[in-house]
Amino acid sequence: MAEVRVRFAPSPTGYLHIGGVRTALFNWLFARHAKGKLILRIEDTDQDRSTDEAIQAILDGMRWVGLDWDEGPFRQTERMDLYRQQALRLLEQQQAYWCLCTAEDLEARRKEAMAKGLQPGYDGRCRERGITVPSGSAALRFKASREGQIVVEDLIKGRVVFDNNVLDDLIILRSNGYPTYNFSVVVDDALMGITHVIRGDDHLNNTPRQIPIFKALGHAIPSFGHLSMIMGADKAKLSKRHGATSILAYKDMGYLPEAMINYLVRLGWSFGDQEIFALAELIEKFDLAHVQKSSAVFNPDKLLWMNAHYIQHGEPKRLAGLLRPFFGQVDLGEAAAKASDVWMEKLVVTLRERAKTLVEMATAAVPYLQEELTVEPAAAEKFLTPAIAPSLTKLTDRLEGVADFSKAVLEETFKNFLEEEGLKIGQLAQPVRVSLTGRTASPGIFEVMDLLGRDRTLARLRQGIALAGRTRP
RNA sequence: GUCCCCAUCGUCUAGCCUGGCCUAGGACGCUGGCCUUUCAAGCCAGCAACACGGGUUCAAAUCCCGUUGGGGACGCCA
Repeated sequence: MAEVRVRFAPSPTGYLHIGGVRTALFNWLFARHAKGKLILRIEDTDQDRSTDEAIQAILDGMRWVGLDWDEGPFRQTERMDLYRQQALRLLEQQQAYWCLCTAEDLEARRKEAMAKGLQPGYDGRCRERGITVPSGSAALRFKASREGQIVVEDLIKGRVVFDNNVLDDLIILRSNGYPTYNFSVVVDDALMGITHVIRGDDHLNNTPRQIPIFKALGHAIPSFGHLSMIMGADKAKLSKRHGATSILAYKDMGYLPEAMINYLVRLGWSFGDQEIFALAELIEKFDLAHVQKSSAVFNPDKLLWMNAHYIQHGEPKRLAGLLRPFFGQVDLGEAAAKASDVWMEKLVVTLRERAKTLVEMATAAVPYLQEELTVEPAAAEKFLTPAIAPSLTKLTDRLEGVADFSKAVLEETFKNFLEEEGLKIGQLAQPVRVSLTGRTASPGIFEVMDLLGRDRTLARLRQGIALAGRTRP
């Protein structure tokens, strides 16, 4: 069995979006599963719309989700001679011909045909003109067969049959000398030895136009697998209208790459009822046979749930590292920079059950990094009352005497204190919580004390007592 | 308009190929409960789908045909 070679071939006309990442992911998984190669090819033959920034965004996006490639990135604009050479070869073989029709003319004829309800394709006007040396600008068209049919045995969709009479003669070389998409893909897929073309559904109709070109070039035809599209909630193809679709935007929103991967792979592929997959497991289990034929709606809620799952189960050390850049967003970049890695891991462990994204986690971390605690007025109003001040004072004195400021000892001391005072935990926990965090909701108070450390815990409790003891209007 | 693809809970899906085990399973979300020092997390329960119509068959979510609906493509874009 020959080596499997697949490719991901984005065009750099915009950022790398969710749909593109999924296509890349399925190719990547297919290649890794088969121990084959993934080739990254940038299809930048559209001079007007391709940008270097977009190329960079694609590479950054791929790297962020951890999809690496074995060859490339190749840029089609660096392979122009190749396409021209191959195109001219087809001309020599009389499988292509010069066309003098202008773009404007073609556009007008297309509209006219559409209006009449006819097929809008090229009418073949120059097909038999036998133009050998074109004067001025001319495009080169592929001479397609008009009879018979093309059968595609699609790896995902199954057998798809196209009648050749619905196809027209497509341009392979523009009058500016650049190849068109349908030609450059074929040349590259052929020359790069691609064995499986796994791409979006929107290319299914291009397949019967590309197969004859493979044949004309004298090259073996690869297998094809067409992935269904990802839709927005309105069931239309996912686009900018559906919010942040750039993959890097999800990075900024505090999503974990593994959550993204796991979510995306389940959007169209399944392995029984399993939802959570480690990467190694995906490589082992992935196959095209279980890829859904129908399109899928992107569900942000499930992605969020998936992210929460990975935050909750991920390695604290790694999570802590990923979290650090987010403190800038909450104006605590400096404080965070001073915090040790060990402390940061502890922070992650205490906050992870309450944060669905790294952004949420950074926000939740504010009370623990703040030098001067911001206390929510409503929280103080409700729980830091004069009535509680004596108990709070006594508790603080007691805590002050604790030598080992660990969670277990703290908890034991606290419980003993409650018993002696005849208090219930509910009566004192909230005042302590508000003193310590300034909020009514937080992780368990002993975890908080542990995180804050002795000095800050005691200082904040004293501050809480002061707040509780002060007279109010 | 023409061609192509698709069709199971609101959403992602299992089941479909190889009909019976399906009074259709799981997940997200939603609702309720439990746990509980708050909030979460966790656990338990509940709501909720085979688009429609014909066939084939003893039997159809599963096979066939049609209808409807959705999507995609029809470019000197990719």
